[in-house]
Amino acid sequence: MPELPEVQTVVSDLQPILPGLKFVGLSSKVPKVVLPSVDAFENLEGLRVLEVFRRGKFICILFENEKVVTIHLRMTGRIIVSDAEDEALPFERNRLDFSNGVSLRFCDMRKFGRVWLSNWDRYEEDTGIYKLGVEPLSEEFTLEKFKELFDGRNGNVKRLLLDQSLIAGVGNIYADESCFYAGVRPDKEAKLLEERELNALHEAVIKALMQGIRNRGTSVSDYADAYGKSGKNQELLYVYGRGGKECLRCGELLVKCKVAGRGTVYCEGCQG
DNA sequence: AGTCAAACCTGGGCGC
DNA sequence: TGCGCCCAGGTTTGAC
Repeated sequence: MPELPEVQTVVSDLQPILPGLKFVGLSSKVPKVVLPSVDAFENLEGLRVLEVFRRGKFICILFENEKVVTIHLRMTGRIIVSDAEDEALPFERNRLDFSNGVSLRFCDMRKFGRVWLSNWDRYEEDTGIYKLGVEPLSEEFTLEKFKELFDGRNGNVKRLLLDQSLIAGVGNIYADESCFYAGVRPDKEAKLLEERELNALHEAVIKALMQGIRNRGTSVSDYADAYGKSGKNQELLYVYGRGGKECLRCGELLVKCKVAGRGTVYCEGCQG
């Protein structure tokens, strides 16, 4: 599942490649995931890429003339840098071609991902980026800010961690890992968190995400970087995907259940 | 308003 | 062996 660290890895891969290249064209096998339409991308032809950046789980490519292409990988999406001459990759749904034969292949088994073309003054609204909360790896994500978001709010910890309008970029994997690091049960009501637990959770979110980035993402099912390579963070997970196995810290069997409608794993021994 | 479940998708794993 | 059911989860949508 591409979450903040996986999207950041892809963006970091694209940053040395795309700026300066001209857009050549979009070819689409699955037009319904291209918004507002495949035809709209004709307006982008001949324009150069200025920069690539990330917001939450969105990949944003800024072009000349204040055009922005925004990509969301949702669950099974991949962006793979290929040569224009290369044949189609597995589950390739759309491709974006650039000068110098650079070709971005948007592969997505489940067709949940989306590609938008917008003007700069509209892209946040078009894509839903305007609804996103604080970037957890920015200076704005202070302990004070975190407490303001969590303290006294209705809902359990996991639901709030996954709420993109509060913190942008945390998904199921890093939510579970963060709760483990902090020693907090994911189904604990946020209102009942003690001071030390709020502190620990704030630190844990940052630690989990940064570790994910350092290891180039977590490849549990479909995620790969812009070169099609897997990350390494799946080897360092304490709870996600380990339901029924022994806790790596205390040896107790990890509990698998549903919290906030998502598969959730935690340790009853380590998470109070 | 706030909360929750369903829908979008499809391959893989499992049970029979 | 093979079929069919169910699960995975980011986000939007619709219902209560």
